[in-house]
Amino acid sequence: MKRATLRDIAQALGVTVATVSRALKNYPDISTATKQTVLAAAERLHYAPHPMAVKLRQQAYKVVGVVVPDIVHPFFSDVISGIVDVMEALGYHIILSQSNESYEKEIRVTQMLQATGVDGLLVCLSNETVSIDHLRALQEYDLPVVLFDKISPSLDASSVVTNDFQGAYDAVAHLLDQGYTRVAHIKGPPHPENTRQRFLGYQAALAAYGLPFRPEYVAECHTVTHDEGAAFARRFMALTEPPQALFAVSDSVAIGTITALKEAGWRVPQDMAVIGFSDWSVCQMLEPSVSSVSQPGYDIGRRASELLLREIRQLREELPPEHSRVVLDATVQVRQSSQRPTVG
Amino acid sequence: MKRATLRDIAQALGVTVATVSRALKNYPDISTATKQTVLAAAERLHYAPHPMAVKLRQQAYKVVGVVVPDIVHPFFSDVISGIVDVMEALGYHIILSQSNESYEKEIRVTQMLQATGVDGLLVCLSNETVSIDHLRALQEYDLPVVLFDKISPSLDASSVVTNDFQGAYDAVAHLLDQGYTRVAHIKGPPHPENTRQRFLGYQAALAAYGLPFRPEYVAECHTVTHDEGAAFARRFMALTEPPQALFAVSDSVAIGTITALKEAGWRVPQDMAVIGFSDWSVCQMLEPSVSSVSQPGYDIGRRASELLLREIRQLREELPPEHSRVVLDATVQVRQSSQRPTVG
DNA sequence: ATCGGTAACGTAATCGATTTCGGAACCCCA
DNA sequence: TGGGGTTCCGAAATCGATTACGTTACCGAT
Repeated sequence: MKRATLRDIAQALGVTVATVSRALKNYPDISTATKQTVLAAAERLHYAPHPMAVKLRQQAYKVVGVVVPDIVHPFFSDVISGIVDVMEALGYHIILSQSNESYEKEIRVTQMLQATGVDGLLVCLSNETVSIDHLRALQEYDLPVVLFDKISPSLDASSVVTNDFQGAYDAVAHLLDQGYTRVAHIKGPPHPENTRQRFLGYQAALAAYGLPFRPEYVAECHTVTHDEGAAFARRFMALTEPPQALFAVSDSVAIGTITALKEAGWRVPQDMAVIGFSDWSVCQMLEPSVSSVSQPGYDIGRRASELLLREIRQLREELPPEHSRVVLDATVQVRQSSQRPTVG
Repeated sequence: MKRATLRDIAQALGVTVATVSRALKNYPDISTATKQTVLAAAERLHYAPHPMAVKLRQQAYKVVGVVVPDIVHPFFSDVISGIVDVMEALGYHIILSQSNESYEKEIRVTQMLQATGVDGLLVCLSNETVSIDHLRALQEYDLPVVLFDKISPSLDASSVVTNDFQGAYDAVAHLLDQGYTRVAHIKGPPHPENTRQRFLGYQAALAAYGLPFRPEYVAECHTVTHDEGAAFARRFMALTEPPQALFAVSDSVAIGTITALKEAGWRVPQDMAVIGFSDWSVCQMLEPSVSSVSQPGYDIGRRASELLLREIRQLREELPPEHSRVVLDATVQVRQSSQRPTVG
C-alpha cells in the first residue's frame, strides 16, 4: 500500500494541490463543502504528509540530538529519560549518540548529527574532551547547543549541572555533624571539573568545621573503580591513626572500600563510616545499605531540554539567544553505612 | 553564518546547479578543471548538503526508530547500546522513544515515529500490549518492523529474544546438579511470554531430573519486586519441609528473598541456595554475591539491528522481505548464593 | 563539406508540501 | 450598467538536491 500525496487527492477531486493543502489545514478561504470532500478523500486514500517535504519547507525538523559518553550508565539513563519526557510532550524526537568517552568520536557524532538534521543539541562532554571548537562550529551555523553534567566554561552556551561542591560539602558535613573528626576522601582524577568540585567541597567542609586538611587522608583515583577503592581502603587502615569516616568520589569506589573493610574484619559504620556519590540503586540493596549523594539526573534532563527548546524558539523568532547556567542541588541520602552508632 | 547551497556555488562560479552537483559527486562527464573550482568554492563557502532535501529526493532517511518500555532499565540500556553501535557504523541514527509499559503510548509513539520519517522500527512490546494492529499498519506502508525481547508470535516479522526457557532450565539444572531435590520457584505474572517460559523451563528441568512438581514450592508475583520476593521467602521458610534452593524470576525478587532469609537468620547458600534472572550488575556486589542468568542485551540489540538493516535493504531492492526469528542463549552466572557447600 | 562521435555542460522535471499573488465569478448597490 | 467588494480557488514560486535528457562545440574521418 502506497501512501497518498497531495497530488493524488487533487487529481481524484479535480482540484489543485494548493486547494487540498489549504483545505487540510483549515484555511478560511476554502468553502466548507470543499473541505469536507478533501477531508473525506484524504481519509479514503490514507493520506499522510510526507515528513521530509514538510521539513524541507519549514526548515524545522522537530528533532534534537543527544550526545552522552555512555548510554549504559544509570545516571545517563535518568537524564535521557527526562529529556525524552519533555521533548515528546512537545512533539520533538531525540536522536541518541554516544561518544564512548572519546574526543575523536564526540567530534564525529556531533558533526553527523548536524548533517542528519537536528534543531539543537544536548551534549555531555567526554572526559577526554579538551577543545570545544567542534561545538563552536555548530553554533556558528545557528545550531543551539546546551551542555549538561560535563560542561566547559569556555563555551558560551546554556548548561545544567549538579552542584557537586554542595553535594560533597553536605556529605562531609553529615559525617562531621556526627562528631567524626578524622574524615578521609578518595578523590577522582584532576581533569573532570565535577570530581574536582567534590574535592573542593570536602576541603571546604573541613575548613568550615575548623578541622585541619591532612594529605595522608586523601587518595586520588585513576580508574575510579571498585578495586581502586579497595586498595585505598587498605592504605587508610594501615595508617597509625586511621580515619573514622570516608567520603568517596563515586559509589563504585565507596562499595570497593566497604568490601575491603569487611575483608579486613572492620565493621561499617562502626569502625569506619562510608559515604559515596551518585546514589546508584544498588546502594539500597547492599548490606549495610550505602549512604550516597544523589544527583538529579532526571531533572537535569528536563531542565536542559527546556533551555534548548527556549533557544530553538528564540532562534526561530530571530531573537538574540539567551544563555542560562543552571545548577541543581544534590541531596544526601543517609543510610546505614554512614550512621554513627550512638557514642558511648 | 549561513550555510551555502548548491545555488550559491553555482552563482559564484557562473555555472548551473546541475554542474555543481555533479562535480561534487565526481561524475565522469565534468571536466577536471571544473571539479577543482567547484570543490574549492564549496570549501570556501562552507557548503554542506541540506539533509532534508537529500532525504526528500532519495526517499531514505538513514534513521531507525527504537521503542522500549523503559529507558531507565539496565537491560534496555544494553540493548540500546548494541543498536547504536551497529547503526552508527553504517551511518544510521536512532530515534529513541519509550512506551512506559502503556499500550496507548506505544501506539502513539510508533505512529509519531512513522510520521517523523524513519526507515524502520525496532520495538519491544509493552506488557500491556494485546493487539498488534498498530504494527501491522506500519508494515502495510512498507515500514519494516523488528521485534525484540517482548515479541508477539502473531506478527509476521523478524524477532530477537533471549532463550528464557533454556536459561531457566540451566539455572534449575545447576541447582539440581549439586544434589538439591527440593527446589522452589517464584514465577512472574502469567502474561509476558518471557516469564512464562522461565516457569516452563523450571518445570522441564524438574521433570528431566525425575523430580515431582510440588505446587507448594511455586509462588506467583504480581509486582515482581524486592518486597514480594521477601514475602514469598517467608512463606517458603514456614513450610514443614522448606525448599533447599530457590529460582527467582528476576534479580530484584531474588535479592528480596535473600534479605528476608538473612533477617530470619537463614544463611545463603547454606540454608537456602538462591539464583535470580537478568544478571544485574548489583549481583556481583552483594554479600553473598548473587548467582543469576544473564541475558545477552547487547547482542540482542546488535542482532535486531542487523535484521532490520537487511529488511530495509531488501525493501529498497524490491525483494520480498525475509523474516528471521533469532533466539539467543542465556548463560548462568554461578556465584556464591547458589553454590552448595561441600556436603558432609 | 558533411557526418558521426564525444566531451562538457545546461534545461527542466522531480521529490511533496507550502504560500504568495492573483483572478474568475458572483453579489450588492448606486 | 458599471464600480467595488467578497468568496473561493488556480498558477506558480519556493525549499535544495538529483538526474534524465538535450544541446553545444569541436574533433577526426570520409
